[in-house]
Amino acid sequence: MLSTVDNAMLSTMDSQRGLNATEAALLGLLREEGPMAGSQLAQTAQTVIGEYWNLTRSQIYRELTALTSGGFLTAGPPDPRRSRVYTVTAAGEAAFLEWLQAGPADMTPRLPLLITVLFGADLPPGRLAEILDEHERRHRDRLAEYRALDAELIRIGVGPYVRATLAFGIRFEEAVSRWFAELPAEFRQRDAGGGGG
Amino acid sequence: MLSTVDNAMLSTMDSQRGLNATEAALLGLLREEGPMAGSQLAQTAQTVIGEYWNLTRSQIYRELTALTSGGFLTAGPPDPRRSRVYTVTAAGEAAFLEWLQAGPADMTPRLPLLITVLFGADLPPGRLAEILDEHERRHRDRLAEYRALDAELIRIGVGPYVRATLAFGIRFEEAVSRWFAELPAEFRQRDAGGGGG
DNA sequence: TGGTACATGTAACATGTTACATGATTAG
DNA sequence: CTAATCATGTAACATGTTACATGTACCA
Repeated sequence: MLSTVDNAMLSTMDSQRGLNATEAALLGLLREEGPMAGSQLAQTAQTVIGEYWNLTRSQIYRELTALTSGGFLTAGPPDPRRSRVYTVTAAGEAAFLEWLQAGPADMTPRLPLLITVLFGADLPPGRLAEILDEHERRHRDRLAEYRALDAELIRIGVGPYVRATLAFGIRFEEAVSRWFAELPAEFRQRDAGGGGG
Repeated sequence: MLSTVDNAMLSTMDSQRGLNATEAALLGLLREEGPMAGSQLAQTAQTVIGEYWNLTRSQIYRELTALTSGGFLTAGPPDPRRSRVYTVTAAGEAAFLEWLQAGPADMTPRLPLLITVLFGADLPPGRLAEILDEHERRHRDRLAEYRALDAELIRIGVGPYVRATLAFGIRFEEAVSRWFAELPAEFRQRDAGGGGG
C-alpha cells in the first residue's frame, strides 16, 4: 500500500472529484468578484447567473462548506452573525479552470408547461386558455425586462461575455412569445358561457 | 382523536400528497396509452415527452412503486422477467386531473453552456470556439430532426396538442441557432497558430 | 428595553443520476 | 449445455428544495 489515507478520511475531504456546474459557477464568481460571504454570494449569483442557472441559498451554503473541506476555498473567521468570508485557493482556481476547459454538459430540459399542453384535452373548457394566458404574460414581462437590462448593460459598457448570456435569454423569450402567438386558436378559447352548474 | 391511522402507516401509504410533474406525466401516459410495464413506459416516455422532460429508467421504476403504494396505480402479477403491468386507478385518474387543473410550475432554467460562455475569457485561445462549434452542431441536428418529425406527424394526422409541444421544440432550436449565429466573431476564432508548447 | 421583523445559516426531505445485481435469451 | 450479452430492475449516491432554528438590528 502506497497510501496511508483510509476511506473514512477520503469521504470527508475528497479533493479529487470533479466539480459540478453549480460549484464551478460559484468558484468562478468568487474568483471574479473577490472574496465574500454566503449571503453576498447568493445575491451575486442571483443577479449574474440567475437568469439561466437556478439555485437556492441553502445549496450555496452547502457547496461552500463542501468546497472548503475539499480545499478549494478557505473560510475566514466568523463575524457576529456567524457569516464567514470565503476565498478561492490555488486548488480551487485550478479545479475551476479544469471544469471550464472540459466543456459544459448538454442541457436537460424541464418544461412543465408542455406536459400541461400535451394533456390539454383533459382540461375543463377554458382552463387551458387561462393557464396559457398567465404564462404568456409572465414571459412577455420577462422579455421586456431583459431588453431593458440589455440597453442598460450597453450603456454602462459591460463586456461581450455577459451580454452574450443575456442575448440568449432574449432570443429564448422571443421564441416563447412567438410559440404562444402561433398556438391553435381553439387552445385560447375562454369558457364563454360561464357554464352553469 | 378521530383517526386511528398512525404516522408510521401514513409514511408507507401517503395517499394525500400532491403529485410532481414527473408523476403526473407518467400517470397521464399510462392513462392515455393503456396499462404497461416499467420498461415499456420508459420507452414511451422517452418518445412522447423526452424532448422537453428529462427522466431516467430508474426514476420511472421508483415512481411506479411509490404511485402504487399510494393507491394511484395497481400492479399486475410479475411475468418471468419479474416485470409487472401497471394500471391507473380511479384515485390515480383523479390525482392526475387535479395536477393538470392546478396548472404547471414555471420552468427552472439550467443551461451549463451559458456558464461556460460567461467565463469564456478564462479559456485558452480557440477552446471557446471549439465548444461553441460542437454545441451548435448538436442543436442544428436536433432542429433538423424536429422538422422531419413534424412533417411526419402531420402526415399521419396526429392531434394539435402533441404538435404544439413539438412546435415549442422547433421554435426553441431556431432561437438557439440564431443566437449562435449572432455571437461576436471573436468568440468563434480558432487557435490560428497552433501555439508552440 | 422588550418585541418584531428580517437576515443568516442548518437540517430534513424530495428528486434526479449513476452504478450495480439479477436473470433471460441467444450463439456457439 | 455453457458462456456471453442484453434487458430489467434495485440500491447507493449526488443534488435540489422546503421548512425550520437562531440570532441581530431596528423600532416603539
